[in-house]
Amino acid sequence: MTASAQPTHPRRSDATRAAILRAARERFAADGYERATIRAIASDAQIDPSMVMRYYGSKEGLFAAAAEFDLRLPDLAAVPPAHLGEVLIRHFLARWEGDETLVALLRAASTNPGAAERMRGIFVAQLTAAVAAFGTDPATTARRAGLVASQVLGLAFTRYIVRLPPMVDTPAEDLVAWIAPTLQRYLTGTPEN
Amino acid sequence: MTASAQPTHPRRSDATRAAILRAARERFAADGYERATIRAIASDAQIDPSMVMRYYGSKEGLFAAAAEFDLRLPDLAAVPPAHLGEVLIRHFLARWEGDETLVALLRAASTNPGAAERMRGIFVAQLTAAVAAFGTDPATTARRAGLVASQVLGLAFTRYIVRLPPMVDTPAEDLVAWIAPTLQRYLTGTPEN
DNA sequence: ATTGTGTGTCAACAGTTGTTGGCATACGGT
DNA sequence: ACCGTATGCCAACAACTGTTGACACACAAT
Repeated sequence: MTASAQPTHPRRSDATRAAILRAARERFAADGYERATIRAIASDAQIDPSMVMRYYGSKEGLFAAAAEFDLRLPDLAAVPPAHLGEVLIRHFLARWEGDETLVALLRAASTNPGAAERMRGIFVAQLTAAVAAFGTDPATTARRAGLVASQVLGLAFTRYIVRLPPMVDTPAEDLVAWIAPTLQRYLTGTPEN
Repeated sequence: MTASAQPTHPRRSDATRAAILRAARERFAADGYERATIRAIASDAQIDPSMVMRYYGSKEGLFAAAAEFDLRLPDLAAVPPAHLGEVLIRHFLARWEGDETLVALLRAASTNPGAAERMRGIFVAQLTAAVAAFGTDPATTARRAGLVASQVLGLAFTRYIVRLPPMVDTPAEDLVAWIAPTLQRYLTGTPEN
């Protein structure tokens, strides 16, 4: 959907489009889907609400554009098998500290069915593919990916959404040390060990 | 806040109050705070919207009453130390399969600051107290409780809110087997082992 | 200079929301 | 039988929502 086929002549309104998108991400991240109003977003971007409609069609369209998101998972086949957990948790923390897109998606996924659908797509497709890439038993791949998602999203939920004090205060490095072994076991271990 | 001091004479409207509360929990759980309208809740309870206001004051008041929630954590001091993780995850799964209160609270906590505050209270106070009860190093108690919350809430989020297929399809017994060791390590282990 | 298209503002719409006050009725105590 | 109060419904308000159409201006091409 994003224009990339033809090198479309740069439009004069590109700056406006970008401002809208930036404001939308901020508002969706801070307030969630329903509380983030088009009027507030337009006000942040210092333009008229009707511009949002012209460039993105509807509020859903705007959200779809603002929540475009790629986990950018590294190729796990190239990672030493013993460090899979650490590489993964480090990647996730780095990926969304400073990028509020995932927070926006996370908040919206709780109440907006479309956002939940998108979140499923991202984590099922991208994470499952990454887990499959380093070659576990295909029968358990989906379940391993799901377990990783549960811990990783639980971290994001408690640290960025609910803001549980212990999870906010703990330095990222300590979180890596605690959570890496969990992911490692979900990826390469068995329930028993 | 719940009437328990005086054995208040049973009011004729108790059935209505209960119906409102039941409908509210369902709607908040299914739709989240902002999409659950008072009109819809009243319609489910087969009464007039104005009754909701009379008995619960406001939408926030209704939510506060509907999201009253106790984790009912068992006394961890009475649990064999080696089974702490298993007991905990089993308790959580049993506690909220079939009780939609926590799902309502979870959904609402994403967008409603008051709900997030309440969720913090529940998990910080109740979980931290339970973890402290079996006597770990007080300096690490809060962090251990936070880590447990991150995994447990991540499970709830992926299984009941986003409904990630692998997490929905996995039987509860398998989830216990996979997640119990994680909680066990968060409670009694160190980052390294 | 004139045309056409892209960019922007303004005002208004129709629907929904939480919330309120008035009014009818049924109940419980006397 | 009477009266006060609790219970319930109805209609309406004011605010806010996403969305739309008409209109003004600026730019690029001819």
